[in-house]
Amino acid sequence: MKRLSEKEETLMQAVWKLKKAFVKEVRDELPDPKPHINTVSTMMRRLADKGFLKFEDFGSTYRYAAAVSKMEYTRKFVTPLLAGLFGNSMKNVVSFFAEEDEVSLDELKEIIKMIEDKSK
Amino acid sequence: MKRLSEKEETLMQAVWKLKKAFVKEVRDELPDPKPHINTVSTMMRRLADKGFLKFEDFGSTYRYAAAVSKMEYTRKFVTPLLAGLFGNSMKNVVSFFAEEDEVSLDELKEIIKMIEDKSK
DNA sequence: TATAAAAAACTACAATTGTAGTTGTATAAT
DNA sequence: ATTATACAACTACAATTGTAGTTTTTTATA
Repeated sequence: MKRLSEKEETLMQAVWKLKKAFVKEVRDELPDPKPHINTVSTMMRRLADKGFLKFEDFGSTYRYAAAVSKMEYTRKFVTPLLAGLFGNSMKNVVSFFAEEDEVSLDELKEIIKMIEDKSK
Repeated sequence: MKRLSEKEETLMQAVWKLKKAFVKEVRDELPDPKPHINTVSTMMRRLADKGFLKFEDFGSTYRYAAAVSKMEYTRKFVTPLLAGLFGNSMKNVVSFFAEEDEVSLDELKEIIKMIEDKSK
């Protein structure tokens, strides 16, 4: 199981959001310009072959659902990607985003508070 | 210009680290199992075509260097990827890593301190 | 109850990415 | 000088990913 391409990831986003969905529903969820519905169908079948999606029979068609959660995906593929870029230090990753103003200091403080509260 | 594949990214990592490098030097920097040197050569030429690498003539060969810095790449492709996964909220991203213990609370505090100091 | 339309599985092909053979050129050892 | 070796550009092909046509099945409508 390897990292998703950009298009595949966009598709998974839709599935993650919809939880269970037919091809058309997934397509409707995609950003414009939407690919042909058969393109979506093919990619979903492949994603299923690769273990990212599962499906149940539904008459002559399938209803799909994620077989890998967004969190699992993030853990397995996104965290290592970031670590690779930032010398295997997630602290460096967060520093970068803080310095780039992608997260504010206030938000960081909120996160700390939220986690401290949770551990009580 | 689009996101790099996993293999391409590994290659760029080596170039980012080496700053300027010939094909062999890049290959030596790659994790095992190392691809064939010609594979590396081909991919670097393509990366140059796509604008990720630049090169200077060096007799009958080229010496390559990154045309896109690691930070630029992160900004352009990795930040949106993360945002996409976490409802366009980088705060959610950092929360996730904090809850997963990828960054500790102490590290978050250090980051805050570091940035507050810097702005003085 | 024919017929049109919609959905999507199946199939086929194009583009991109991964891989390495072939060839040319530079360098080192005899 | 001659030959062997290493490097890597060039070229060719395989695998994967992106795309959509063709066909089948279901559903709605004349």
